Amino acid sequence: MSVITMEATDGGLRELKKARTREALVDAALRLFAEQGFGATTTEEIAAAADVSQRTLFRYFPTKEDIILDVQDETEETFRLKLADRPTAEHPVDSLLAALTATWSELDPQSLNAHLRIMRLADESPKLLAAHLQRSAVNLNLLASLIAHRTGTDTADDPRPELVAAAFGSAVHVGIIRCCRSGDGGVDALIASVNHCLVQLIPALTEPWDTVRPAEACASPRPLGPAPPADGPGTPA
Amino acid sequence: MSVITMEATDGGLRELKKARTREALVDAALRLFAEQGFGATTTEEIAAAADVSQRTLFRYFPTKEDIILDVQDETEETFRLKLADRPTAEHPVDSLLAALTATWSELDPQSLNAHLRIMRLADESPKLLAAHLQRSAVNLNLLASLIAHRTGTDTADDPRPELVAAAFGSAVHVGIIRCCRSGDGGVDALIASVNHCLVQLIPALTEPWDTVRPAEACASPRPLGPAPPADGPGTPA
DNA sequence: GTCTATAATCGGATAGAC
DNA sequence: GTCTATCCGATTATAGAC
Repeated sequence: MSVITMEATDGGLRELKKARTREALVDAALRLFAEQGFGATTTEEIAAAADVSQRTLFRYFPTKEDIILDVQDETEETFRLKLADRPTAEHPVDSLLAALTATWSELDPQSLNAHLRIMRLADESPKLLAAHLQRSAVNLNLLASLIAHRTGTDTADDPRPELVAAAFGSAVHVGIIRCCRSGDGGVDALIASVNHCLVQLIPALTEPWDTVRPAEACASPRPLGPAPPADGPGTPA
Repeated sequence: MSVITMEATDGGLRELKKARTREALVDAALRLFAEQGFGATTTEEIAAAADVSQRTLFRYFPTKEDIILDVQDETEETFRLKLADRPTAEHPVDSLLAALTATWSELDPQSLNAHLRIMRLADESPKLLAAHLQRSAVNLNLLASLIAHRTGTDTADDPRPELVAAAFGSAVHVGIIRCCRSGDGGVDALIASVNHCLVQLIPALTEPWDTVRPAEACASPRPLGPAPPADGPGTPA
């Protein structure tokens, strides 16, 4: 096999070992954080629970927060790939909505559940929330660049790619937080909450305050409803 | 004098001393961060530069980040007070825009300049950016609660207050970041950048991508232009 | 205010596994 | 020989005792 084939998910016994250690650390962290809270769990405990030294832990992850937040970057990268699949002629807002739908169905429920657990932790630990938001900011920049590139927009004098990315990200974030705070919800509730927030975003900004409640019927130019998938007819959320 | 009179800005020699120490710490931190960067500056250095012990520093500020980010909270509280001054019948988006304008003119330019310096630091220090974003999240929650209260909205089943607050905050943040990254600008450039982003937000979400450039002329239901002050004659939305 | 303790994070020297 | 992990020790943020 070539050097290239053993890069990422592929074989290579050394890489396999690495991936296992990494996963063990993530699992241990997630479990310990849930049991004791984020702040009350030390990196030493996590390392011990994963049967590695503390130093080893820090070679895999630069900070304690990163142990569980890497899954966020992976999800957002998946999202960017889905976005790149959309036709460039499509309005960026529609592309974002379609890409999100595609991302939901691509992710394994295990991952989504991890997100949910992480967000609940972040809602109680300012440090963790801060780290999460900082990563979101980085990913938002990547997203804005991608939108600018797809639309041929010069970001130097046109803030729209950043604005669209930021507003979209905000709405998604609000949806996630609301789901977490409502307590019980599982993955389905999460998706429903986020979709609801995305649908309400533009009406909230553009329509008189009292009449929007019916949720579906809205007279704004682009209703922000679920967009059709790139390839075929899909189940609208 | 009563206990109450010596509370905040009022006299009381003890409080005066406290305020001076506090200011000395903020000034020292801002200067040292600018000289050496946020991460390269230790809390010991800051304390020494302000002629206090490290322990004293931590009595004033719980974390290193808080030394310079307190000004953010003060500004956002001013903003909330300005928002509370608006008529509740006004659409929240208009109230937010008007409150922002009022906040700009209330703040002394010294404060605004501090914000600019802080944001430039945050753009280079992930830790500081994270702390800033976390505070923004807290303030956004306060803002959303205020909007919900003013509009009589039940946040349990209606996400619009959070969505409006988040979208508005995002646009402001994008405006600030863009100003910081464009390098040269002073306070005037900051305000112009933020205003431009606020004007472009709704068109970016609702209008076809290519035709928005003229910046002022836009056909969306609520153009998001600068809103009239609370007392004078205003153009109804 | 000083002194001390805990914990995150980094760097170096070293040794085992492929 | 390269990669990986471990032990040891340094630095710094932050909390507490006095």
